[in-house]
Amino acid sequence: MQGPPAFGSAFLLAQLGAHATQRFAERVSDLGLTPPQTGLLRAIARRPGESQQVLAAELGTPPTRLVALVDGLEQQGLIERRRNPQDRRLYAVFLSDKGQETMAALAKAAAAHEDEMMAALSTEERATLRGLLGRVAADRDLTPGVHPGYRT
Amino acid sequence: MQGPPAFGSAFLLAQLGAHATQRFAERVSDLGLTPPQTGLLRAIARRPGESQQVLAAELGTPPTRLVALVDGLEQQGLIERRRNPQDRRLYAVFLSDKGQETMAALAKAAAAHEDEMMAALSTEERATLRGLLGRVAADRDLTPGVHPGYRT
DNA sequence: TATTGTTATACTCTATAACTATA
DNA sequence: TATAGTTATAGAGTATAACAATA
Repeated sequence: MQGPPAFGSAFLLAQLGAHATQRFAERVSDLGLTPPQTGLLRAIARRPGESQQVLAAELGTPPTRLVALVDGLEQQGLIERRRNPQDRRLYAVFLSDKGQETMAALAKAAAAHEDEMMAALSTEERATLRGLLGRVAADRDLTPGVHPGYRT
Repeated sequence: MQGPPAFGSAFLLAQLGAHATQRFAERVSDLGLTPPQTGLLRAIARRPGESQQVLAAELGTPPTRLVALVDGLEQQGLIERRRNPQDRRLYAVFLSDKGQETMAALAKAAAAHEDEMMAALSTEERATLRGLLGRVAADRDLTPGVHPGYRT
């Protein structure tokens, strides 16, 4: 009885996580976006009008890194930087109309991605998996909706 | 009724996978290893005596990348390059005694890592999760034991 | 001429530190 | 002097292409 070598769930999580990230990157590249940009876009959608400092803290990334990300989204016309008249050092970052549309397209891409990744499982099994993963993520103190790729 | 924003399992996999990879990297850095090096070490343990070309194909990585990885493991005395007398272009790569010991230490680190990651779940729940993840990985055609970080 | 392994080079991503403009 | 944002610089990691040794 020589079974296949056993890999634990932690390894499977790493393996599947890298795979999921890669497939998602392929999907959003059709929208002209990188995964970090999509994370920032969602952060801006959640908290419109925040400064870059606040967004950086929210994502757990050095503020310098945000500059290039914000630049990229702004050049595509997805977001707007507006100077704060009371304190002209700050920007307030907002989604543009086009940015709203991209958010909708992003939601469709995420749904298709979810369906592709979960193709092997029944509806009940998907719910079970979702529940277990959610509890593990909470136990590991992961911020909901924030990918650790931003953190040091 | 304004529930929290719902994230799918695909996102949770990406999030947890990045987290698991990061924590595992911290653990193996105590052994002086990087995650790619541990993957190569395990590949050599599975198939001792293979050439670097074969190992590269097994991991799905460009052969040039293997050179630096093999160099690092060799300089730490974990593996040995032996020239093949029949075809002197090839090396045959083997684990040293010290490499065997490191593999044992790696197994202990992986077990501790697994335990830490699964802390939120009962024994039955862990088995359920393992089964579901294994089926998803198989459906997505992931090679057992090979992290996609090697692939292009 | 083909193949194994190597080196050289370039590119991407990210972090750290120095700078500017406002306060 | 302190803070928001920016730019400059450097480092890690990886891929592509050119190369040397052997077949």
